[in-house]
Amino acid sequence: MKDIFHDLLASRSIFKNKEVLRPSYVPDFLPHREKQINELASILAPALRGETPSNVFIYGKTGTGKTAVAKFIGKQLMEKGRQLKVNTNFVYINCEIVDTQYRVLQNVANHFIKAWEERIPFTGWPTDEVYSRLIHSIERTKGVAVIVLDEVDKLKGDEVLYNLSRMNYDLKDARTSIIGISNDLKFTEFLDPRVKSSLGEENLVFPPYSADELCDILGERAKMAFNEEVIEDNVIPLCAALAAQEHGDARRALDLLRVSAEIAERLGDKKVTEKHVRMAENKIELDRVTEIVRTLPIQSKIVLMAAIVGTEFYDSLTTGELYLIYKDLCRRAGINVLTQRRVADLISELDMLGIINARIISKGRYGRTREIDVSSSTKIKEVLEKDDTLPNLKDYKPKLQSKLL
DNA sequence: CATCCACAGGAAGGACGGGGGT
DNA sequence: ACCCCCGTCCTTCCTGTGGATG
Repeated sequence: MKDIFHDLLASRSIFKNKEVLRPSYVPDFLPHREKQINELASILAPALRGETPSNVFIYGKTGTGKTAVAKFIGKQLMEKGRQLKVNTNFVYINCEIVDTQYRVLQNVANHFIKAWEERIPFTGWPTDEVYSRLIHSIERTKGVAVIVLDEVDKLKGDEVLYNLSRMNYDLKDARTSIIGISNDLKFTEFLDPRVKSSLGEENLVFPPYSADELCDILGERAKMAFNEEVIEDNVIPLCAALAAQEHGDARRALDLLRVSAEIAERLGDKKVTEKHVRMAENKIELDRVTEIVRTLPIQSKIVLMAAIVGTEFYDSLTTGELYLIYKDLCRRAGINVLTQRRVADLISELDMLGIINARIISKGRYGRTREIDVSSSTKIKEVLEKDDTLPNLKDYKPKLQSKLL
Protein backbone atom coordinates (compact mmCIF):
# COMPACT_ATOMS: atom_id res chain seq x y z
CA MET A 1 0.00 0.00 0.00
CA LYS A 2 2.67 2.45 0.95
CA ASP A 3 4.36 1.90 -2.36
CA ILE A 4 1.21 2.66 -4.32
CA PHE A 5 0.78 5.99 -2.64
CA HIS A 6 4.42 6.69 -2.96
CA ASP A 7 4.27 6.15 -6.70
CA LEU A 8 1.18 8.26 -7.10
CA LEU A 9 2.68 11.13 -5.22
CA ALA A 10 5.90 10.87 -7.13
CA SER A 11 4.10 10.92 -10.45
CA ARG A 12 2.24 14.09 -9.48
CA SER A 13 5.49 15.94 -9.69
CA ILE A 14 5.60 16.27 -13.46
CA PHE A 15 2.55 18.37 -14.25
CA LYS A 16 1.83 21.66 -12.62
CA ASN A 17 -1.12 22.53 -14.84
CA LYS A 18 -2.03 20.19 -17.63
CA GLU A 19 -4.86 22.36 -18.93
CA VAL A 20 -2.53 24.81 -20.64
CA LEU A 21 -1.45 22.07 -23.04
CA ARG A 22 -4.96 21.31 -24.20
CA PRO A 23 -6.07 22.62 -27.60
CA SER A 24 -8.93 24.57 -26.01
CA TYR A 25 -6.62 26.68 -23.88
CA VAL A 26 -6.16 30.27 -25.01
CA PRO A 27 -2.84 31.67 -23.77
CA ASP A 28 -2.28 35.34 -22.86
CA PHE A 29 0.73 35.43 -25.05
CA LEU A 30 0.89 34.14 -28.60
CA PRO A 31 4.45 34.03 -29.92
CA HIS A 32 4.97 34.71 -33.63
CA ARG A 33 1.44 35.88 -34.23
CA GLU A 34 2.03 39.55 -33.39
CA LYS A 35 1.55 40.56 -37.01
CA GLN A 36 -1.77 38.77 -37.36
CA ILE A 37 -2.97 40.06 -34.01
CA ASN A 38 -2.13 43.64 -34.96
CA GLU A 39 -3.80 43.35 -38.33
CA LEU A 40 -6.94 41.87 -36.87
CA ALA A 41 -6.97 44.49 -34.14
CA SER A 42 -6.62 47.33 -36.62
CA ILE A 43 -9.49 45.93 -38.64
CA LEU A 44 -11.76 45.74 -35.61
CA ALA A 45 -10.63 48.92 -33.91
CA PRO A 46 -12.96 51.26 -35.88
CA ALA A 47 -15.86 49.55 -34.15
CA LEU A 48 -14.80 51.03 -30.84
CA ARG A 49 -14.85 54.48 -32.41
CA GLY A 50 -18.40 54.01 -33.56
CA GLU A 51 -17.58 53.18 -37.14
CA THR A 52 -18.55 50.04 -38.98
CA PRO A 53 -15.75 47.47 -39.00
CA SER A 54 -15.00 45.24 -41.96
CA ASN A 55 -15.77 41.58 -42.05
CA VAL A 56 -12.73 39.35 -42.03
CA PHE A 57 -11.88 36.04 -43.51
CA ILE A 58 -9.06 34.10 -41.89
CA TYR A 59 -7.48 31.03 -43.29
CA GLY A 60 -4.58 28.79 -42.47
CA LYS A 61 -3.95 25.11 -41.85
CA THR A 62 -4.81 23.33 -38.64
CA GLY A 63 -2.79 24.36 -35.63
CA THR A 64 -1.64 27.71 -37.00
CA GLY A 65 -3.30 29.66 -34.22
CA LYS A 66 -6.40 30.91 -36.03
CA THR A 67 -8.82 30.12 -33.25
CA ALA A 68 -6.43 31.15 -30.52
CA VAL A 69 -5.83 34.55 -32.12
CA ALA A 70 -9.55 35.12 -32.68
CA LYS A 71 -10.40 34.29 -29.08
CA PHE A 72 -7.49 36.34 -27.84
CA ILE A 73 -8.65 39.38 -29.79
CA GLY A 74 -12.13 38.81 -28.46
CA LYS A 75 -10.88 38.96 -24.90
CA GLN A 76 -8.86 42.12 -25.56
CA LEU A 77 -11.74 43.77 -27.32
CA MET A 78 -14.10 43.12 -24.43
CA GLU A 79 -11.60 44.67 -22.06
CA LYS A 80 -11.05 47.73 -24.20
CA GLY A 81 -14.78 48.07 -24.54
CA ARG A 82 -15.18 48.16 -20.77
CA GLN A 83 -12.49 50.84 -20.52
CA LEU A 84 -14.05 53.01 -23.18
CA LYS A 85 -17.57 52.32 -21.91
CA VAL A 86 -18.56 50.85 -25.25
CA ASN A 87 -20.88 47.90 -25.09
CA THR A 88 -18.91 45.09 -26.73
CA ASN A 89 -19.99 41.56 -27.41
CA PHE A 90 -17.97 38.67 -28.65
CA VAL A 91 -19.63 35.53 -29.91
CA TYR A 92 -17.69 32.44 -30.84
CA ILE A 93 -19.36 29.69 -32.81
CA ASN A 94 -17.83 26.50 -34.07
CA CYS A 95 -19.66 25.65 -37.26
CA GLU A 96 -18.60 22.05 -37.14
CA ILE A 97 -20.93 21.63 -34.18
CA VAL A 98 -23.47 24.33 -34.97
CA ASP A 99 -23.82 23.69 -38.66
CA THR A 100 -27.22 24.83 -39.88
CA GLN A 101 -28.57 28.27 -40.62
CA TYR A 102 -31.21 28.07 -37.95
CA ARG A 103 -28.91 26.92 -35.18
CA VAL A 104 -26.29 29.54 -35.95
CA LEU A 105 -28.85 32.32 -35.79
CA GLN A 106 -30.37 30.79 -32.69
CA ASN A 107 -27.00 30.56 -30.97
CA VAL A 108 -25.98 34.09 -31.80
CA ALA A 109 -29.38 35.47 -30.83
CA ASN A 110 -29.44 33.67 -27.50
CA HIS A 111 -26.12 35.21 -26.67
CA PHE A 112 -27.74 38.63 -26.70
CA ILE A 113 -30.92 37.70 -24.94
CA LYS A 114 -31.06 38.61 -21.30
CA ALA A 115 -31.35 35.85 -18.75
CA TRP A 116 -34.93 36.63 -17.80
CA GLU A 117 -36.16 36.75 -21.36
CA GLU A 118 -37.57 33.89 -23.34
CA ARG A 119 -34.79 32.07 -25.12
CA ILE A 120 -35.18 30.93 -28.69
CA PRO A 121 -35.95 27.21 -28.74
CA PHE A 122 -33.93 24.61 -30.62
CA THR A 123 -36.56 24.37 -33.27
CA GLY A 124 -39.96 25.67 -34.11
CA TRP A 125 -39.55 29.30 -35.03
CA PRO A 126 -39.47 30.50 -38.62
CA THR A 127 -35.91 31.41 -39.51
CA ASP A 128 -36.67 35.00 -40.46
CA GLU A 129 -38.25 35.59 -37.09
CA VAL A 130 -35.08 34.38 -35.38
CA TYR A 131 -33.18 36.78 -37.59
CA SER A 132 -35.33 39.80 -36.77
CA ARG A 133 -35.17 38.92 -33.09
CA LEU A 134 -31.40 38.79 -33.42
CA ILE A 135 -31.25 42.18 -35.13
CA HIS A 136 -33.48 43.61 -32.47
CA SER A 137 -31.30 42.26 -29.64
CA ILE A 138 -28.10 43.54 -31.16
CA GLU A 139 -29.62 46.91 -31.91
CA ARG A 140 -30.58 47.19 -28.27
CA THR A 141 -26.96 46.89 -27.15
CA LYS A 142 -26.08 50.02 -29.13
CA GLY A 143 -22.56 48.66 -29.26
CA VAL A 144 -20.20 46.39 -31.09
CA ALA A 145 -20.70 42.72 -31.80
CA VAL A 146 -17.95 40.54 -33.16
CA ILE A 147 -19.14 37.17 -34.33
CA VAL A 148 -16.59 34.48 -35.02
CA LEU A 149 -17.58 31.57 -37.21
CA ASP A 150 -14.91 28.94 -36.82
CA GLU A 151 -14.72 26.23 -39.48
CA VAL A 152 -17.13 28.15 -41.72
CA ASP A 153 -16.58 25.65 -44.50
CA LYS A 154 -18.55 23.11 -42.45
CA LEU A 155 -21.61 25.29 -42.62
CA LYS A 156 -24.48 23.90 -44.68
CA GLY A 157 -25.49 26.49 -47.23
CA ASP A 158 -24.21 30.02 -47.51
CA GLU A 159 -27.45 31.80 -46.77
CA VAL A 160 -26.51 32.37 -43.13
CA LEU A 161 -23.27 33.96 -44.23
CA TYR A 162 -25.17 36.24 -46.52
CA ASN A 163 -27.60 37.23 -43.79
CA LEU A 164 -24.95 37.72 -41.14
CA SER A 165 -22.50 39.59 -43.32
CA ARG A 166 -25.07 42.18 -44.32
CA MET A 167 -26.47 42.68 -40.84
CA ASN A 168 -24.93 46.11 -40.66
CA TYR A 169 -27.44 47.33 -43.24
CA ASP A 170 -30.28 46.41 -40.90
CA LEU A 171 -28.66 48.01 -37.88
CA LYS A 172 -28.75 51.67 -36.92
CA ASP A 173 -27.19 52.06 -33.48
CA ALA A 174 -25.07 48.93 -33.35
CA ARG A 175 -22.30 47.51 -35.48
CA THR A 176 -21.20 43.99 -36.22
CA SER A 177 -18.23 42.29 -37.73
CA ILE A 178 -18.13 38.74 -38.90
CA ILE A 179 -14.90 36.81 -38.69
CA GLY A 180 -14.93 33.65 -40.76
CA ILE A 181 -12.26 31.06 -40.09
CA SER A 182 -11.41 28.18 -42.37
CA ASN A 183 -8.57 25.85 -43.14
CA ASP A 184 -9.80 25.32 -46.67
CA LEU A 185 -8.06 27.73 -48.99
CA LYS A 186 -10.46 27.20 -51.83
CA PHE A 187 -13.53 27.65 -49.66
CA THR A 188 -14.42 31.16 -50.83
CA GLU A 189 -14.32 30.15 -54.48
CA PHE A 190 -17.56 28.24 -54.14
CA LEU A 191 -19.39 30.97 -52.31
CA ASP A 192 -22.09 33.19 -53.66
CA PRO A 193 -20.22 36.23 -55.04
CA ARG A 194 -22.18 38.59 -52.81
CA VAL A 195 -21.15 36.66 -49.71
CA LYS A 196 -17.64 36.41 -51.01
CA SER A 197 -17.26 40.14 -51.34
CA SER A 198 -18.88 41.07 -48.06
CA LEU A 199 -17.19 38.38 -45.98
CA GLY A 200 -13.84 38.77 -47.62
CA GLU A 201 -13.51 42.53 -47.22
CA GLU A 202 -10.31 41.71 -45.39
CA ASN A 203 -8.27 38.56 -45.65
CA LEU A 204 -5.76 37.20 -43.20
CA VAL A 205 -3.46 34.29 -43.86
CA PHE A 206 -1.90 32.29 -41.06
CA PRO A 207 1.24 30.55 -42.28
CA PRO A 208 2.39 27.30 -40.66
CA TYR A 209 4.85 27.62 -37.79
CA SER A 210 8.48 26.78 -38.35
CA ALA A 211 10.29 24.39 -36.02
CA ASP A 212 11.92 27.31 -34.20
CA GLU A 213 8.62 29.06 -33.73
CA LEU A 214 7.06 25.89 -32.39
CA CYS A 215 9.93 25.66 -29.92
CA ASP A 216 9.06 29.09 -28.57
CA ILE A 217 5.40 28.22 -28.27
CA LEU A 218 6.11 24.95 -26.50
CA GLY A 219 8.64 26.60 -24.23
CA GLU A 220 6.13 29.25 -23.24
CA ARG A 221 3.48 26.68 -22.39
CA ALA A 222 5.89 24.30 -20.73
CA LYS A 223 6.76 26.98 -18.18
CA MET A 224 3.15 26.97 -17.09
CA ALA A 225 2.40 23.31 -17.55
CA PHE A 226 5.29 21.62 -15.84
CA ASN A 227 7.20 21.79 -12.63
CA GLU A 228 10.82 22.90 -12.69
CA GLU A 229 13.40 20.70 -14.29
CA VAL A 230 11.18 17.84 -15.37
CA ILE A 231 11.63 18.33 -19.09
CA GLU A 232 14.96 17.38 -20.57
CA ASP A 233 16.50 19.97 -22.85
CA ASN A 234 16.11 18.08 -26.11
CA VAL A 235 12.44 17.19 -25.59
CA ILE A 236 10.89 20.47 -26.71
CA PRO A 237 13.04 20.85 -29.84
CA LEU A 238 12.19 17.27 -30.75
CA CYS A 239 8.45 17.79 -30.36
CA ALA A 240 8.73 20.96 -32.41
CA ALA A 241 10.74 19.28 -35.14
CA LEU A 242 8.33 16.37 -35.42
CA ALA A 243 5.33 18.68 -35.66
CA ALA A 244 7.11 20.93 -38.14
CA GLN A 245 7.61 17.94 -40.41
CA GLU A 246 3.85 17.57 -40.69
CA HIS A 247 2.82 21.12 -41.51
CA GLY A 248 3.87 23.30 -38.63
CA ASP A 249 0.89 22.26 -36.56
CA ALA A 250 1.07 23.72 -33.06
CA ARG A 251 -1.74 21.55 -31.81
CA ARG A 252 0.17 18.47 -32.80
CA ALA A 253 3.30 19.75 -31.09
CA LEU A 254 1.38 20.42 -27.90
CA ASP A 255 -0.24 16.99 -28.06
CA LEU A 256 3.14 15.37 -28.42
CA LEU A 257 4.48 17.21 -25.42
CA ARG A 258 1.45 16.46 -23.29
CA VAL A 259 1.28 12.78 -24.20
CA SER A 260 5.04 12.42 -23.66
CA ALA A 261 4.66 13.77 -20.17
CA GLU A 262 1.63 11.59 -19.49
CA ILE A 263 3.61 8.55 -20.51
CA ALA A 264 6.51 9.56 -18.30
CA GLU A 265 4.09 10.10 -15.45
CA ARG A 266 2.48 6.73 -15.93
CA LEU A 267 5.83 5.01 -16.06
CA GLY A 268 6.73 6.73 -12.83
CA ASP A 269 9.70 8.49 -14.37
CA LYS A 270 10.80 11.75 -12.86
CA LYS A 271 11.83 13.40 -16.09
CA VAL A 272 10.41 13.55 -19.58
CA THR A 273 12.99 12.38 -22.07
CA GLU A 274 13.38 11.80 -25.77
CA LYS A 275 12.34 8.19 -25.21
CA HIS A 276 8.95 9.34 -23.98
CA VAL A 277 8.51 11.56 -27.01
CA ARG A 278 9.16 8.62 -29.31
CA MET A 279 6.62 6.58 -27.39
CA ALA A 280 4.15 9.43 -27.56
CA GLU A 281 4.62 9.74 -31.29
CA ASN A 282 3.80 6.07 -31.58
CA LYS A 283 0.80 6.25 -29.30
CA ILE A 284 -0.69 9.26 -31.08
CA GLU A 285 -0.29 7.56 -34.43
CA LEU A 286 -1.82 4.35 -33.12
CA ASP A 287 -4.75 6.23 -31.60
CA ARG A 288 -5.31 8.06 -34.86
CA VAL A 289 -5.25 4.90 -36.93
CA THR A 290 -7.44 3.05 -34.46
CA GLU A 291 -10.01 5.80 -34.47
CA ILE A 292 -10.06 6.02 -38.24
CA VAL A 293 -10.35 2.28 -38.72
CA ARG A 294 -13.01 1.91 -36.05
CA THR A 295 -15.28 4.47 -37.67
CA LEU A 296 -14.79 3.33 -41.24
CA PRO A 297 -17.90 2.21 -43.16
CA ILE A 298 -18.20 -1.53 -43.61
CA GLN A 299 -17.20 -1.60 -47.26
CA SER A 300 -14.04 0.36 -46.59
CA LYS A 301 -13.21 -2.02 -43.77
CA ILE A 302 -13.47 -4.97 -46.13
CA VAL A 303 -11.28 -3.22 -48.68
CA LEU A 304 -8.75 -2.46 -45.98
CA MET A 305 -8.91 -6.04 -44.81
CA ALA A 306 -8.30 -7.25 -48.34
CA ALA A 307 -5.29 -4.97 -48.55
CA ILE A 308 -3.86 -6.35 -45.31
CA VAL A 309 -4.51 -9.99 -46.12
CA GLY A 310 -3.08 -9.48 -49.57
CA THR A 311 0.09 -7.73 -48.48
CA GLU A 312 0.69 -10.49 -45.98
CA PHE A 313 1.17 -12.98 -48.76
CA TYR A 314 2.42 -10.77 -51.55
CA ASP A 315 4.54 -7.78 -50.73
CA SER A 316 2.57 -5.50 -52.99
CA LEU A 317 -0.84 -5.67 -54.58
CA THR A 318 -2.40 -4.19 -57.66
CA THR A 319 -5.94 -2.88 -57.71
CA GLY A 320 -7.11 -5.95 -59.62
CA GLU A 321 -5.54 -8.40 -57.18
CA LEU A 322 -6.97 -6.55 -54.22
CA TYR A 323 -10.37 -6.63 -55.87
CA LEU A 324 -10.27 -10.42 -56.22
CA ILE A 325 -9.49 -10.83 -52.54
CA TYR A 326 -12.13 -8.26 -51.70
CA LYS A 327 -14.78 -10.18 -53.64
CA ASP A 328 -13.84 -13.39 -51.88
CA LEU A 329 -14.05 -11.73 -48.45
CA CYS A 330 -17.44 -10.25 -49.29
CA ARG A 331 -18.84 -13.61 -50.28
CA ARG A 332 -17.59 -15.21 -47.08
CA ALA A 333 -19.10 -12.45 -44.99
CA GLY A 334 -22.34 -12.38 -46.95
CA ILE A 335 -21.85 -8.74 -47.83
CA ASN A 336 -22.81 -7.40 -51.23
CA VAL A 337 -19.95 -6.90 -53.65
CA LEU A 338 -19.28 -3.46 -55.04
CA THR A 339 -17.94 -2.78 -58.51
CA GLN A 340 -14.25 -2.38 -59.10
CA ARG A 341 -14.82 1.26 -59.99
CA ARG A 342 -16.23 1.95 -56.55
CA VAL A 343 -13.56 -0.12 -54.79
CA ALA A 344 -10.93 1.93 -56.62
CA ASP A 345 -12.45 5.04 -55.07
CA LEU A 346 -12.46 3.44 -51.63
CA ILE A 347 -8.78 2.62 -52.09
CA SER A 348 -8.13 6.28 -52.90
CA GLU A 349 -9.98 7.34 -49.77
CA LEU A 350 -7.96 4.98 -47.59
CA ASP A 351 -4.83 6.33 -49.23
CA MET A 352 -5.82 9.90 -48.45
CA LEU A 353 -6.49 8.96 -44.83
CA GLY A 354 -2.92 7.75 -44.77
CA ILE A 355 -3.61 4.22 -43.57
CA ILE A 356 -2.58 2.59 -46.83
CA ASN A 357 -0.20 3.66 -49.57
CA ALA A 358 -1.38 3.48 -53.15
CA ARG A 359 0.77 4.91 -55.89
CA ILE A 360 0.25 4.66 -59.60
CA ILE A 361 2.81 2.57 -61.45
CA SER A 362 3.05 1.41 -64.99
CA LYS A 363 4.00 -2.13 -65.82
CA GLY A 364 4.31 -1.36 -69.49
CA ARG A 365 2.66 -3.92 -71.63
CA TYR A 366 1.04 -5.34 -68.50
CA GLY A 367 -0.93 -2.23 -67.81
CA ARG A 368 -1.13 0.70 -65.52
CA THR A 369 -2.37 0.20 -61.99
CA ARG A 370 -1.88 1.18 -58.40
CA GLU A 371 0.60 -0.53 -56.19
CA ILE A 372 -0.86 -0.90 -52.75
CA ASP A 373 0.79 -1.57 -49.43
CA VAL A 374 -0.13 -1.00 -45.82
CA SER A 375 2.06 0.92 -43.40
CA SER A 376 1.17 -0.29 -39.90
CA SER A 377 -0.67 -3.41 -40.89
CA THR A 378 -0.34 -5.31 -37.61
CA LYS A 379 -1.92 -2.46 -35.65
CA ILE A 380 -4.75 -2.19 -38.13
CA LYS A 381 -5.23 -5.93 -38.18
CA GLU A 382 -5.69 -5.94 -34.42
CA VAL A 383 -8.41 -3.33 -34.67
CA LEU A 384 -10.14 -5.17 -37.50
CA GLU A 385 -10.03 -8.50 -35.68
CA LYS A 386 -12.00 -7.00 -32.80
CA ASP A 387 -14.74 -6.01 -35.21
CA ASP A 388 -17.44 -8.67 -35.18
CA THR A 389 -19.27 -7.38 -38.21
CA LEU A 390 -16.37 -8.59 -40.32
CA PRO A 391 -15.44 -12.09 -41.42
CA ASN A 392 -12.80 -13.79 -39.36
CA LEU A 393 -9.50 -13.55 -41.16
CA LYS A 394 -7.62 -16.09 -39.11
CA ASP A 395 -6.05 -18.70 -41.37
CA TYR A 396 -7.48 -17.05 -44.45
CA LYS A 397 -5.35 -17.48 -47.53
CA PRO A 398 -5.97 -15.58 -50.71
CA LYS A 399 -5.80 -17.77 -53.76
CA LEU A 400 -4.87 -15.35 -56.45
CA GLN A 401 -3.25 -17.65 -58.94
CA SER A 402 -6.27 -19.84 -59.57
CA LYS A 403 -8.55 -16.82 -59.81
CA LEU A 404 -6.34 -15.06 -62.25
CA LEU A 405 -6.59 -17.78 -64.86
C1' DC B 1 8.10 2.96 -82.73
C1' DA B 2 3.43 1.41 -82.45
C1' DT B 3 0.89 -1.43 -79.71
C1' DC B 4 -1.80 -2.73 -76.02
C1' DC B 5 -2.48 -4.05 -71.15
C1' DA B 6 -4.93 -3.01 -66.79
C1' DC B 7 -6.16 -0.05 -64.96
C1' DA B 8 -7.07 5.52 -63.53
C1' DG B 9 -10.44 8.55 -63.10
C1' DG B 10 -14.28 11.72 -65.28
C1' DA B 11 -19.41 12.03 -66.34
C1' DA B 12 -24.04 11.02 -65.72
C1' DG B 13 -27.54 9.11 -63.33
C1' DG B 14 -30.21 6.03 -59.88
C1' DA B 15 -31.48 4.96 -55.08
C1' DC B 16 -31.93 6.56 -50.61
C1' DG B 17 -32.23 9.32 -46.54
C1' DG B 18 -32.33 13.50 -43.81
C1' DG B 19 -33.34 18.33 -43.02
C1' DG B 20 -35.64 22.51 -44.18
C1' DG B 21 -39.40 24.99 -46.17
C1' DT B 22 -44.46 25.42 -46.69
C1' DA C 1 -47.81 16.47 -42.65
C1' DC C 2 -45.78 16.64 -46.81
C1' DC C 3 -42.67 17.56 -50.35
C1' DC C 4 -38.55 18.92 -52.28
C1' DC C 5 -33.84 19.60 -52.50
C1' DC C 6 -29.40 18.13 -51.59
C1' DG C 7 -25.66 15.10 -50.23
C1' DT C 8 -23.97 10.35 -50.15
C1' DC C 9 -23.21 6.05 -52.00
C1' DC C 10 -22.98 3.32 -55.82
C1' DT C 11 -23.39 1.80 -60.88
C1' DT C 12 -22.62 2.06 -65.83
C1' DC C 13 -20.13 3.72 -69.48
C1' DC C 14 -16.50 5.92 -70.98
C1' DT C 15 -11.90 8.00 -72.46
C1' DG C 16 -7.03 8.41 -71.28
C1' DT C 17 -2.35 6.66 -70.50
C1' DG C 18 3.02 5.01 -69.07
C1' DG C 19 5.97 2.19 -70.72
C1' DA C 20 7.58 -3.03 -71.64
C1' DT C 21 7.23 -5.70 -75.55
C1' DG C 22 7.09 -7.24 -80.21
